[in-house]
Amino acid sequence: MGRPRSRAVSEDGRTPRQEILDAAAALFAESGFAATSTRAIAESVGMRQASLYHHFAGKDEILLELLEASVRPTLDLVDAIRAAAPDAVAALHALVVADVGTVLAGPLGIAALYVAPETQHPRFAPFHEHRRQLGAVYTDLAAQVVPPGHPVTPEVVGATCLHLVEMAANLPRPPAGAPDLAEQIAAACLGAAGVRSPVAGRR
Amino acid sequence: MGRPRSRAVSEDGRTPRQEILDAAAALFAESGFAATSTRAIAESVGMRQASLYHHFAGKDEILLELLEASVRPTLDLVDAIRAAAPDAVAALHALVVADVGTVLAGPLGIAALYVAPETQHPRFAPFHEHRRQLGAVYTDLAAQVVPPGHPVTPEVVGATCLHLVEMAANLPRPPAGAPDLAEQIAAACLGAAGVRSPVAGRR
DNA sequence: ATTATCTATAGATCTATAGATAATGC
DNA sequence: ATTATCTATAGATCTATAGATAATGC
Repeated sequence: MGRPRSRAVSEDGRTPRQEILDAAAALFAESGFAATSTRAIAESVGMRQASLYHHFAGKDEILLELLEASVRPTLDLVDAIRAAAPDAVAALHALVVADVGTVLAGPLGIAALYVAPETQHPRFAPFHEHRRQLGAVYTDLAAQVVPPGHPVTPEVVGATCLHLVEMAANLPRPPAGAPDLAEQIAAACLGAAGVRSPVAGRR
Repeated sequence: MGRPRSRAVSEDGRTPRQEILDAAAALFAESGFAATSTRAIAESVGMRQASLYHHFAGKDEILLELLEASVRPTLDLVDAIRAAAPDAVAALHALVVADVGTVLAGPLGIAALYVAPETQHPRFAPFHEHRRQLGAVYTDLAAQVVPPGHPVTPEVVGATCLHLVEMAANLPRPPAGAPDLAEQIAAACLGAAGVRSPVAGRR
């Protein structure tokens, strides 16, 4: 219902709101937030610029929703992962693997915006609070895992895990035969934490 | 010489060009490149917006120069570091420490722009080529260091080093008594590479 | 004469709002 | 009647250029 769009609706079942989010994610990832105009987003969806405002209060709200959607799923998994893992090493490994999966499943390149100056503005505070919580989980697991005398503090290990996961989309895809990227990142995180064993999650 | 500025010149010996670079770096790091106007840069320096164009062809040129200045110093050190290090482990450790030093010495927050979508534009290609070269050095050292059977490929280790160093400004500053940040990052990189020994560079 | 700055401005945006219109649903 | 869109536009930018001006140096 409602007046038809200038360009035909794709009708793959997505709501207009979701179409806008998808289009915006691709453009933000390619050009950055400030450099992407509302007009560009609308055109990509097939509607006129002003029509965006029926679905979102403004450009900020679009980005905030994208950011939150990219960190929430992992946060929701934390308790289940901790409960299922036999020890902290396995939990850290499983969390990294799950988190990489979330990052790679979402729009690629969005994670690069997490640390971009544009998103440090207070209006994105709800996202940063959730990201901080995820970082705290990593740090907490790291504290249980880092052996005595290891020169890297749990805080730095936690931040390292967070960053490495977020950079997953920028890392080289492993050649056939090598462990998949999520496994490699998990092994890198455990290595940074001072844990030697090639993967505790393998049974 | 030349007409005086509207606001008095600070005169601490910096050239106007350098004053502009410093001011722009702070603003880019705080708000991002696209969101920082030439007017804001000029005001921060104490001159009028149009006067910037006497020193730079445009905003792009300012950012390009900042990016290049942040990766060149490390690249220039590579040969000396490799020559001085007794083995690849020591070389990797020393390179990370030097690189973190460069990042922390420059304007904080600039490194967050390295992976920002805004800087992926072809006009910044010269910078990305240099960054790629530095990444190749990390990968090369990683290839000499990663033990057989380690689940992380040298390519991923190399990219990990690059990213961790660039994130140095975002990592928590170690409390008194803990190893300093550069040492911690180097240890994390070696750990990711599968090298156990708590620091080969210590003698 | 040369230089670094200034003032003024053209032209191109860009965001968000106001109000009209073309559908469907009751 | 409700909804999702449209057209039109106000107001606020922002970048880069043109040309004037106030210094110093010869």
